Amino acid sequence: MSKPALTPQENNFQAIISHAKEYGFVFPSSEIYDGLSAVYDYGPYGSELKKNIRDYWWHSMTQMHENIVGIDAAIFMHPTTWKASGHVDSFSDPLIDNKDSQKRYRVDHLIEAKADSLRAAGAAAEADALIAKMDELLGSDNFEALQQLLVDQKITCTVSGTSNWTAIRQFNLMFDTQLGSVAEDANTIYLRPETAQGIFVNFLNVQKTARMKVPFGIAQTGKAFRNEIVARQFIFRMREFEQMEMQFFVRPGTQMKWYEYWKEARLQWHTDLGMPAHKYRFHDHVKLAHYADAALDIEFEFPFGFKELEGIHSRTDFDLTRHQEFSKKKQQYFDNDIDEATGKPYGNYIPYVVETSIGLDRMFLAVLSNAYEEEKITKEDGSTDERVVLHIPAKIAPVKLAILPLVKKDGLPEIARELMDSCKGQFKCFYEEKDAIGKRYRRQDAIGTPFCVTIDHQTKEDQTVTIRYRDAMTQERVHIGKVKEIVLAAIA
RNA sequence: GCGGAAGUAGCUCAAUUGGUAGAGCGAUAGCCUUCCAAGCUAUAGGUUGCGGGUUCGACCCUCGUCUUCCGCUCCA
Repeated sequence: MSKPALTPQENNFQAIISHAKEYGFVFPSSEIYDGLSAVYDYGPYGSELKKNIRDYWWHSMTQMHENIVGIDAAIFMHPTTWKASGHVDSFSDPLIDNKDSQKRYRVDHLIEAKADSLRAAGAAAEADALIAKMDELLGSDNFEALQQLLVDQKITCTVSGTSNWTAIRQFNLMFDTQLGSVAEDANTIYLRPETAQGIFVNFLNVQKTARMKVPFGIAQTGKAFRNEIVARQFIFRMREFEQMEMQFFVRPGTQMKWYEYWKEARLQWHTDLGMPAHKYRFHDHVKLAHYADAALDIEFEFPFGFKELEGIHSRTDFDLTRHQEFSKKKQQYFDNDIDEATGKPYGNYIPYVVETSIGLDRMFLAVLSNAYEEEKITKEDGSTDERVVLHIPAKIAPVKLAILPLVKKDGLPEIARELMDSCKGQFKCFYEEKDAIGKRYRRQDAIGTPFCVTIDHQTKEDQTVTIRYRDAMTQERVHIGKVKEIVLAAIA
């Protein structure tokens, strides 16, 4: 049976997915049970790469910026958090399907449309009553009565014209679970759909204990969970994913300046890593979320096209203000700096927030897909060969150095082991003495190891080794004592 | 969610109108000792995604289901 022709990009994406599986980067979750849709596990090399990307981000935020500190908030949060953030209202949509047309509707939209038609027919009072009834039923999550309302009002599908409805299902973006042993509504809590709220609710704790002055930032990495209707494209959109977020608290009125600052700073972070600038672009949001006064995506050219990799949002004082309202705890900051306009301190205010939020898994995919190459090489004798190589930046490569004795006798493994012992405390090393040297090089290429050193018989005489570079496949002899500093210089 | 395509060993693929699943690569162990996957020997690895149905007999036909990829839809 012939397969449909794949475009080079599709083909490349398939190859990347296969490679990720075959070399221990990414596995489908619980694969022996057929996997779980849109959930993936990171394998030995994948978890190293992911950790290195996270560390690179964390370092750039909390170490390179004196005014940014980190936290590690819990995944579980008080349920009111999500009422304050708007997630409960915005993402609890009662949905219903028409069995004949197979079209899906939001129940509230159907009823509102009915109310509109009643108004148009001059029955405004009836329309208002309908809306009131709907709000009451929605508020109490009484879906059976809500469905009865659809029947009573003779609401039909606009496509099929029938009222052959399925049961109403509550679709919520947030996963819920029970806290404690008794399953009561009051104990329902959510798995956080974003890490940002853990930062906002800790705003004053952090500001006071770390003695931070505006402008300052709070950084956090961690898992978040969203029950996406459609979750696809490998690890691009997963139901469980990891975010790297930094909320930067600024004086009101200065947010656009910081928005521009972080827009450039974040792009710089990517290019500093060695990612190609031409695969990045900004995409300004036209339709803004309820909390934002400016927003953009940093998009990356994945094998399936330009897609959002990171978001920069100017969130105003929406979040802190809402938490102040719901918690009845003041979330203000006293600014002692002198306002030149008045000659007095700026005083109390709720800071504005500029957020940078990047998906760690997406960055992983960006790095992996950018690194992957099926390279054709011409050998010295003129014949051609092919290798699969991951051009992962040395700084974040899963393994930095492979140490390979040319043969496994004549005392070479002993020398190699000494080098291994002196390096493995500094960075991730890999030792191997099996198979031909060329084969070992290719194995390292496949997992993106930037450096290989080979210990041969000459090493015993003059303490030099061959260091071989992944990308160019060139090699040179250096003193064995230089190896560690060469690698350290490349990953600093 | 709708539509399309596909699931056979870690990977890439075979298996004659339906007749008890093979190969290459890879892996592991050993030999050889050679600076870019190619030598030799041996070994492991699959209830053909899963579950029904038809049949004397199913990788193959059929139904369901799960998973993945593609297009649409969705993605504050």
